[in-house]
Amino acid sequence: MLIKSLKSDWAAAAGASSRVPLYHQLYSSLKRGITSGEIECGEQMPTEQQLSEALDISRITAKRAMDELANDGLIARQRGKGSYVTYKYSPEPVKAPLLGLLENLEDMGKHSLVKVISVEQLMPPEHVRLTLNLEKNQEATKIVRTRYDEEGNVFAFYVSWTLAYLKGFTKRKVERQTRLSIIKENGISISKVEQTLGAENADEFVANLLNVANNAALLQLRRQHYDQDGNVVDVLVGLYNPKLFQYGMVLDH
Amino acid sequence: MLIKSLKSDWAAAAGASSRVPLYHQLYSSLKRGITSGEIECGEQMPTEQQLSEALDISRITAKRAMDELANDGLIARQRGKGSYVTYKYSPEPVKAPLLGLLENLEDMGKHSLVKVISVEQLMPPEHVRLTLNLEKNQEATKIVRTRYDEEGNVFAFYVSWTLAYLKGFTKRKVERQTRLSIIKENGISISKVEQTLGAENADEFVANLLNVANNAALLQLRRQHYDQDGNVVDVLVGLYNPKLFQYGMVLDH
DNA sequence: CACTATTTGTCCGTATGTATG
DNA sequence: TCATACATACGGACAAATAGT
Repeated sequence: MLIKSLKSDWAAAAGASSRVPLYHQLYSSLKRGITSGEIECGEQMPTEQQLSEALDISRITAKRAMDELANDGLIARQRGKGSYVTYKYSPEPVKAPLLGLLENLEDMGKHSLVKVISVEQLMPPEHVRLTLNLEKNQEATKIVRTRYDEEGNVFAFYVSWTLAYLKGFTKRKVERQTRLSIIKENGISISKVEQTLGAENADEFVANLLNVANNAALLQLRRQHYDQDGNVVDVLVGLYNPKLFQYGMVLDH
Repeated sequence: MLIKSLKSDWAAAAGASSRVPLYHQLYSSLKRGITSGEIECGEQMPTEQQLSEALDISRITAKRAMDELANDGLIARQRGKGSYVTYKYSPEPVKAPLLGLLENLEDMGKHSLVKVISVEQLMPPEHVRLTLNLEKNQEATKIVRTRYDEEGNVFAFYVSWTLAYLKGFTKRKVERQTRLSIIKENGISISKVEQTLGAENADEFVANLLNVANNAALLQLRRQHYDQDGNVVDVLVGLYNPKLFQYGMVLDH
């Protein structure tokens, strides 16, 4: 049953931050269920009564959550009949390009869009400072951004630190071209890229941006760009929603 | 200045979900700055006054956010003096000891040990049945095992399903050789291996085995082995503790 | 020693939002 | 729909600790 899977999502969300209004927590949980395809198009939603009993909330709270879903056009409500999902889920996750060549990295940029949250010159935290080989009071360019597909689903969150003498990292440019190409415009040719794939729990901030449950498992990508002399010119941490983006590869024999 | 980076963070968070209380949004932003190491241990936090003016909120709201940080033990507050970060950021608790080149899967087997939990002939769940191209009542070989290093640290958990006509999957053999070599002993030559890397939260069972917190983020590996005719003969899901194992790779030019 | 500026702690009153029965 | 209770957010006011002049 749907209610069952909702309950666990509910418990997790409630435990994590009880400060979000109940009706909005429920709205988020249901919305996630619909947009992730767990509740299919045409399927009947739980009734206000069911929600109210299953989650131990008042019927009005359940109603408000459902009303907001209807307002978003995700469900259609009909008195005496019930609420039905109208949102059509398209299942194909964005697959990462096959790995192995630098050029493939740039491919991804062509199939998705970037929203820049901030571009700043700042003193980096110590661990970044050390890998970039900077002095104590030197600054670097910090870029925070998200990546989303054609339908507006945000599937990635990035924080990157780049050596400050590399210019041209304006908000507008970063949204239009890859960071790699901006680095090249500075006359730097990248000789090597090192990547590590791991996993990380979503904190509140990232969970909000990626529209996933608090503490959800995210695919973590750490990447370092090296110039011709072997110096690190750029470090990046990317977090991906694994339901929308996974790293795929084929090993031939 | 710290305030500067906070402001952009602030604008993004506010836009994302305006239903989260102001003080809690601020709390999250500040917490993120501290736990990510951007504000270092011992450093002075912005004063309530500064926050209130910079973000255009009341001092009480700023105060509440700071109080919650103090309550979490992330900062220490002192009247007349200010608030200071007490949280000590440890950059990378454990570097992954096993950096696997994607190409050589079998290498891993040489530097670690396997403990087999179970080997059974069972009816697979539907999604496995479909990828293995089996009929409704056909069985397959299910193998559950963990992998640990020389010091006994369990860093991986595997569940695999193999076509039943492949023989030789005894508990003892699986612990001593790779599954790939056992498949080869059956006269099958693997033409292709497809892999996908994602992430998944640890359930109670896996959390216990891998000795991580419940719900911890794990690196998820899905792998399919194809024979010469292009049939899938084996599907595997592996879960890795990202503090002990990450996937590393180098992209050359 | 007072005097002052800074910064946090505490309290009040008010308005709005949230959640219940 | 109404009444009730609690949380959030604001502005203002004052007290108390700290540090410097």
